[in-house]
Amino acid sequence: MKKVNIKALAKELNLSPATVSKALRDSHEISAATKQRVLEVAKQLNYAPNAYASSLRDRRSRNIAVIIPEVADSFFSIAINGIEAAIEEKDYHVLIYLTHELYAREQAILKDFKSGRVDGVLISVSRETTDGSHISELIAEDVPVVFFDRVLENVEAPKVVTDDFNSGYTGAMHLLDNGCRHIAFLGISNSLSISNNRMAGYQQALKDHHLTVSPDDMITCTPDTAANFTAIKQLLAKENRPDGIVASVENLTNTVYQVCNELQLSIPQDIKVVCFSNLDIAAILHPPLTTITQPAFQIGKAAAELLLKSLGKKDAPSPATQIVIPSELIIRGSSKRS
Amino acid sequence: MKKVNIKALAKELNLSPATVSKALRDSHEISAATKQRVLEVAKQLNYAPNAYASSLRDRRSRNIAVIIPEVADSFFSIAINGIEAAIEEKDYHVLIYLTHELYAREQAILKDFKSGRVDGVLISVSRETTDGSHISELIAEDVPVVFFDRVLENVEAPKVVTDDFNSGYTGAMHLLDNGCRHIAFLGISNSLSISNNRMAGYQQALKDHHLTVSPDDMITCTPDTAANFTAIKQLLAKENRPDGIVASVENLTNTVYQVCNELQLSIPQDIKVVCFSNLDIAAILHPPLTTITQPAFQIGKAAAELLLKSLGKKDAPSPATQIVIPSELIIRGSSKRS
DNA sequence: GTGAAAGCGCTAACAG
DNA sequence: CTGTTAGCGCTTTCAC
Repeated sequence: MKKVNIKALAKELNLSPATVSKALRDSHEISAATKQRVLEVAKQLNYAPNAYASSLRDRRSRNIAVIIPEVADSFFSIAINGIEAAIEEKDYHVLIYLTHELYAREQAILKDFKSGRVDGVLISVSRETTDGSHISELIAEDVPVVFFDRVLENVEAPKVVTDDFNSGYTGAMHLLDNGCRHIAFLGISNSLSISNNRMAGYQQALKDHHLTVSPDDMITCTPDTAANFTAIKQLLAKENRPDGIVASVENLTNTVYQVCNELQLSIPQDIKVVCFSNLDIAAILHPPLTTITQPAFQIGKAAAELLLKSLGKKDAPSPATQIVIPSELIIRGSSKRS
Repeated sequence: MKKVNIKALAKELNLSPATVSKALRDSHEISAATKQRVLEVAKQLNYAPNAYASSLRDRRSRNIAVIIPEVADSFFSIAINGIEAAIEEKDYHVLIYLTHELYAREQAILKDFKSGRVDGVLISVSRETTDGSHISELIAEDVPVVFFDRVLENVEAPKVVTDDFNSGYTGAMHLLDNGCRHIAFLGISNSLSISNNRMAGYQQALKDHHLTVSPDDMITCTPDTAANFTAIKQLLAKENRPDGIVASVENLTNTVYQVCNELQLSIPQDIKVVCFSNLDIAAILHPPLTTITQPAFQIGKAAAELLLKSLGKKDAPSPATQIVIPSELIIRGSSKRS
């Protein structure tokens, strides 16, 4: 089947391309009869307007980029569902980019967006990202950016997050209420606001219980699972080991459980665990995992909606917009009072 | 910052756009000195060539589409990693589309690709998909398509799959070897080749053990978790209930475990379970889950490589190409001999 | 109500 | 080695 463009279609109809174009876009200056005829023949010839020819004229591609550290992670994959839900009907298309937690990769990806490949960007930054100049530059070139979850607080762009401080506080408080007196915190970055805010909440909970916060109990994990295993094992093998753990991201669950297994520490008798996680199978872990579950879908959806508004040019959200959607503590066996 | 195009850049340099274009693409007809100068000023003015203007000329967007039923699923999200790994260096970009297991949605998505939005398509079809005409049509329009995992056998396009028959056989055989005599199979479709092939393998294993295959023991699950729960519960509540289950997709794990929990059937004493799954936390479930783990990353990567070859126009893979990458049975507690 | 012409930004063919 | 021209496919003035 030959690819048929508007010129070919026009020739078939004995009309000019201009007329055909107008008919297809239901312009009022075209007679109903002609429109009818055009539509019919277009369908018959299987005509599909070239998306990027229109893009070139309109200066917009109807593509948006979603930049995330990793897709094999419930939070991000569910967030994608939310993004897709917001975008679906609007005839936008979603390009996914993975940074694999690398700042260099994030930079490289964003640099490419100056080319007009996408009309806007949704981003959750890598663990390594501290400096936001690559993002500011993009904004300076009039490419709208909306942050979700992992935001850069000093970059002026709308943000959608969960209540990280409260979540960290609630998680730690829950363990304290269930009898823990020595709680460790597993972070993922020293710079990322989500990690820091969650940690600050954890610290506040300790303080509210008049417990001292020890730097030794706060580990910064990396994307390297083996290294995390070693670090956590070291922490839990100590004489004076913690009796509770707040893990700030989903993919630490496996490691924490494995370490406990290896050290023959039973959860929750020897140590209680709360983990930030969106895994629906948390309930069938051994033991079932108490989670702080983020509204991943809603975060993705809200972020996409903000971006769509930014693209609309009218009633664009202020760069100071910040939407906070609370997380939920779901209590299960891993934090049960002994 | 104003958007600078090649014309503006040329004016700045006192050169013609053509010369600038050639210099930027490192043409041999341009002097080293000029190239140098162009590159410098380009960087200084922050020039980025418009991606879709080039697309329009080259008749290719360097975008490819990945169509999957669902992204919040380890198999698919890991497969995306594989796709991305293959595509990364090649300067292609990945558009993700989710069908949510709906045929109508799959059709609508594909229809849109006649517009040239993407240069090629990687697809894993929905559960509902039986007819491949929407895909054939696209191929007829010269948009290369490569199937991965969930293929349509009667559509002529390269395919990358795992050895579904063997996997089903191995899974069932493993349960039989561990003492099961009445095994149920949870499928996801009556038409999908992966489901049918896995089921055929399961049936063959039963036959090899001189056991009868009963239709009552083969359930077709849907995307509706609550409905699956009811159906599986009904199956396991029967007087003559199965003593083993082979579940053909990852997201049935939760339901199976929950049903057993509700019915107070203990795994593996009362019933043994094997599930197709790529979840890395299978090991910390209660009990640890025996899985048939698919080479998700490799499947994604291989499929993307085939598609890239198809895009290259030279040494395009034959439509009959079929790559089979074996899955792996990982034995854990859920199938342990009592 | 319809058509001719120009241009979105880029590049290949061809001249000079 | 550099510049002119034309055209990728579409749409939007502006004529008619």
